[in-house]
Amino acid sequence: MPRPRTPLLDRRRIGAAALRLADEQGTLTIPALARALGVAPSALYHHVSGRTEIISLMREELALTTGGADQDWSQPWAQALEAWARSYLAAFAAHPGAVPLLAVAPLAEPFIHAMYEKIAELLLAAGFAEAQVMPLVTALESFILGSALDLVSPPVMVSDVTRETAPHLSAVLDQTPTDHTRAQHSFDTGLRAMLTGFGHLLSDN
Amino acid sequence: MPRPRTPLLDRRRIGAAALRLADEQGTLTIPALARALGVAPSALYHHVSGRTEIISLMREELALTTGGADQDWSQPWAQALEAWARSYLAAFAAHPGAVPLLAVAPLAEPFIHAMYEKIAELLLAAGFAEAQVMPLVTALESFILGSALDLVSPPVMVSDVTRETAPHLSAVLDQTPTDHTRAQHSFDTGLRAMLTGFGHLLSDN
DNA sequence: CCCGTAACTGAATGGCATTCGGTTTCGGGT
DNA sequence: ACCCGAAACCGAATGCCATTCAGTTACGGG
Repeated sequence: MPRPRTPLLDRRRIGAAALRLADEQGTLTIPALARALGVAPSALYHHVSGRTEIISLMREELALTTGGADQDWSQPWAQALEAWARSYLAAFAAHPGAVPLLAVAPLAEPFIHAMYEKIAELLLAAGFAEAQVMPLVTALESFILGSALDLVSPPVMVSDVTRETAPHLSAVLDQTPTDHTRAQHSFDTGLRAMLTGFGHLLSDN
Repeated sequence: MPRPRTPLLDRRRIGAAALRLADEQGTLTIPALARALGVAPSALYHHVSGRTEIISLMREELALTTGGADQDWSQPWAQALEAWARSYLAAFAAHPGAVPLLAVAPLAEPFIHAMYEKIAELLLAAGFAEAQVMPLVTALESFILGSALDLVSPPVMVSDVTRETAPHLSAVLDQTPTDHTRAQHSFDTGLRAMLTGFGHLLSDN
């Protein structure tokens, strides 16, 4: 109960443990997090202001560990953007239990800025207008976030009632996988469509 | 404290009150909801199984009130889909405070099915393959949900630090509005791009 | 007309986020 | 080398919340 010789906590460790815990349990409680860190719940409040900030730390941790530091921004814009989007979704997919928590917590500024700067440079060089860049990136990011939520949502089932009252829907669902490839395939479809559409903004100048 | 002559609660009233409350306060607590309904907290449990189900009722209420019952499915597929997407987002936008709650709660089956059946019919008639329809709809829905979250997220600010270290980002942000039109404009951009991309799936057959 | 059940109340229960006072150790300034 | 303010942790306490349960009365089908 004294001050420990070497600190047991720091923001980085808290974020990492919280992310692991939320991913495994699907929920995040301060007592559970403190237990995982071998510490009393009140100790956490010397490093963070509250639960909300812990969730922000989780998202930072996600950006630091999985976030595409290994991106190749020298590719053609469409391929670079596609690779970025895929690694972004993959980062969420690697922590399914934590997605509902992360979805509603915006990433702190320093982290977005590093990423956005690269993308802005890429798209400006590709010939997009300054006023187009942010809407474009935001739209893509919204799609990624929505897809992450879709990825962890329970699969839609085809009930018998459906088959009677909704013939077209039934036919279409029969051609749709029910496993985890479903969400991935939807993401692929939407991503390609969106990038195609972005390309049209260029030629339409 | 007896049984009232005429019931004070039903699922519909609970959902409506919860939606209103969450929208106004940004949070949903059982005591507050009970107070708004003029009832003791425990009374709610005679109609719903718990808080989670109440959130489902909120989403049903959203679908019932704002949800596009007034859709015109006879238009060309792209326009019909665009109108659907817009009214879907508008429904979320009408209850900003409740969006974070609704985003993580999937809509109950009967409600999705009615909507999906119409869309499936529309897209099949337009010439899309059966295996394409669900990925396409899901992608669009993910984008809508992500955009709804973007709509209620705090705006990104341009700090002084940004201007020094991120010149391209700064230039791009200067051309981006900071008010509520920002998210709307991103949605427009992404929606059009996605629909354009979907169109290419048709001609590429 | 009666009884099983429905609709509500009020008082628990247990959990959680957060705060605060107390204890020991660290480390910068002199 | 020493001292003192601040830092890091613990334990107890607070207040709110979701959920449960026993109790009370009214409804309505047989």
